[in-house]
Amino acid sequence: MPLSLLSLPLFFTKGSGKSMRYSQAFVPTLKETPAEAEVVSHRLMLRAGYIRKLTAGVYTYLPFGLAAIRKVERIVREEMNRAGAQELLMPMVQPADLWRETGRYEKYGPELLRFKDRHDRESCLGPTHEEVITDLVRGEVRSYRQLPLNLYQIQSKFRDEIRPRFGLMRGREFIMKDAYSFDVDDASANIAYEKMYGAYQRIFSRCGLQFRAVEADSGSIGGSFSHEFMVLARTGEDTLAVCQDCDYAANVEKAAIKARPVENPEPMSDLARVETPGKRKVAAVCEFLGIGPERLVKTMIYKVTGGEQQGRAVAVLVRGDREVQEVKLKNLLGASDVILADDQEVFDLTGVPTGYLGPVGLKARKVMVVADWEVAALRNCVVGGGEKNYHLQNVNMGRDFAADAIGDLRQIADDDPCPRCGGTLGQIEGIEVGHIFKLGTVYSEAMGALFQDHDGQEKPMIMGCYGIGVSRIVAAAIEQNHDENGIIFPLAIAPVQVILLNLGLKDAQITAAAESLYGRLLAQGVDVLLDDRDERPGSKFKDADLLGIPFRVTVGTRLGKDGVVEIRHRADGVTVELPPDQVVGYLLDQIAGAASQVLE
RNA sequence: CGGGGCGUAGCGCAGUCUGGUUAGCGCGCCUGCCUUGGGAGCAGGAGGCCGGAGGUUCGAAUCCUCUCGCCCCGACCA
Repeated sequence: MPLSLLSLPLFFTKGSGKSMRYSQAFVPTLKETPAEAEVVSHRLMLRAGYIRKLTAGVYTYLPFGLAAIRKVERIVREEMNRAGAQELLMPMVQPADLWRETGRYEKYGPELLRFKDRHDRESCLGPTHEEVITDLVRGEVRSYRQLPLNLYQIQSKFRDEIRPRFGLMRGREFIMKDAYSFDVDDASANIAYEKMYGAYQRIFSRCGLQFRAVEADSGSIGGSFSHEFMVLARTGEDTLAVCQDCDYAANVEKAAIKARPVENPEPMSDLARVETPGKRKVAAVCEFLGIGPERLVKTMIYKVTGGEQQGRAVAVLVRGDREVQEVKLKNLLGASDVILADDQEVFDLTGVPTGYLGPVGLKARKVMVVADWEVAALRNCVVGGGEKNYHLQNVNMGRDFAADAIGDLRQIADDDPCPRCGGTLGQIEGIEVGHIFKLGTVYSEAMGALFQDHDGQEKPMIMGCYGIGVSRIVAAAIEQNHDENGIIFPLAIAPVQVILLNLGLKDAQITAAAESLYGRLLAQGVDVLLDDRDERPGSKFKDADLLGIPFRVTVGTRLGKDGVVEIRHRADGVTVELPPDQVVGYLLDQIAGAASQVLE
């Protein structure tokens, strides 16, 4: 056995200390940025040698990327177990028949990767596991005595995303923690939900993330209410409406708009037809007519899939200064999807070119009309004339046209008051890292997950489901914590806690000091990477910064000169110089301090 | 799926429009010398089915057809 191996303190390590010599480590860092990477977390994870792409949306986690993921998983496990959940592991390959029981085999769409095995049996790769877990539980649980139950797994999911992007932020294959709760009644189910809510707060706090829990749309998973946990970052794919005066926060898809009283309604004037040649856009029409966009009503045609309006076209009316919120529209219609019709489809359906479409006379053409509350409150507004180059003025809903439904259909705007307290709202971007749903009995009824209660009655279990994007957390943490030199990992999820630079490989004193520190840190359970590569100091510093390791210990010429080594904090650049003997104690203090700070 | 763009060495790119020496540059990699506290320097070297298939041509990275893959903008979601 080579001497170097014998001298490795690895074998005498206690605690969780993980040892690694950089000269042996597979951490292929890149000086240049790969062209494919757009967002900062993707760029840095590629450059730092944490991930490599196999194919679109599918990545290999290299040792250090995996190490960060394992740190997150460990936190997730600790908090889930603490909240009373039990870990199991379900299969990734699932039979189509199970999905047919809930109707989702048809409903889920192309995101569900379907295939046939050699016996021609239809199967799919699990994008989520409600069906599998419900199947399991219905087979084993008969009595209220066996409930409540909360089961979770940490597993790779596959969703054949239309457009994977941003590296680990939206991969097709990704690591997810999913948990499912089963309860005897609503009260108990709500307790389960609250427990998960609390566990999630702890998990994201411990991961060192700045986040916010927001009210959310429950989407295709279904169910009665839900919260999303959002990491606040500019590259977020979701927009949140956050109240500056109370603790209200919601995804804009969901954010309710408080109806405002109509101020001093003017009397209705006579309907007038006005020529507006070539004026199709809101801005052009308003300028031409000398009115503000809040006096104009846009008419948008949507095609509906699913629900009672399946296959129909719907005209959606919102003010010219507003945007249709499609999720709200979907919910109002009970549809599974709504798609904006293109110009040709609009013409085919209504006989009117886009830009001149209006609600007056539309009913005759069997297009359903739905209006936002604000439109219903408008007096003497302008709408498309229903023929090329004409608009109508002084239009009033009720008098000039009728709507089949009125509702909250537009996206919330900055000037909207908070729906809860009436205070000021702001909008910020967020990355969804967790989502909890109260499912109710949607799945248990569809699949017959019943139990016998005290009273002898058979009842469906009340379910909840709770997801965390484990691999996405790592990306989100980087989005939130980086600078021009690289990643700045929160200590709790950094692949290693300390990087120890030996800047004097050929200097016996320096090398001895570095090796000694390395051994002592490992013995204390500190995760440490010893940079023993035959590289120039500049390269080592650059890589240390890029990797984002929280503490950097440099053993170099200052040891001989001043008897000290340098410790630098990656996050704030704070640097201290200490004699080697004090280094281990200092770092242990820092690590303990950071850990205790996280949860108050 | 619609719209835009890109496939040339491990990475970043030039060359393609206007076909014609041996396909080039920077970084990285290998060898040697030198250097060692913020990605050094010099010298030598390895590495290419120019994404793939078919065609046009005396001749194709370059022109044509077909394909495969990837990235960006929209609808999905952890």
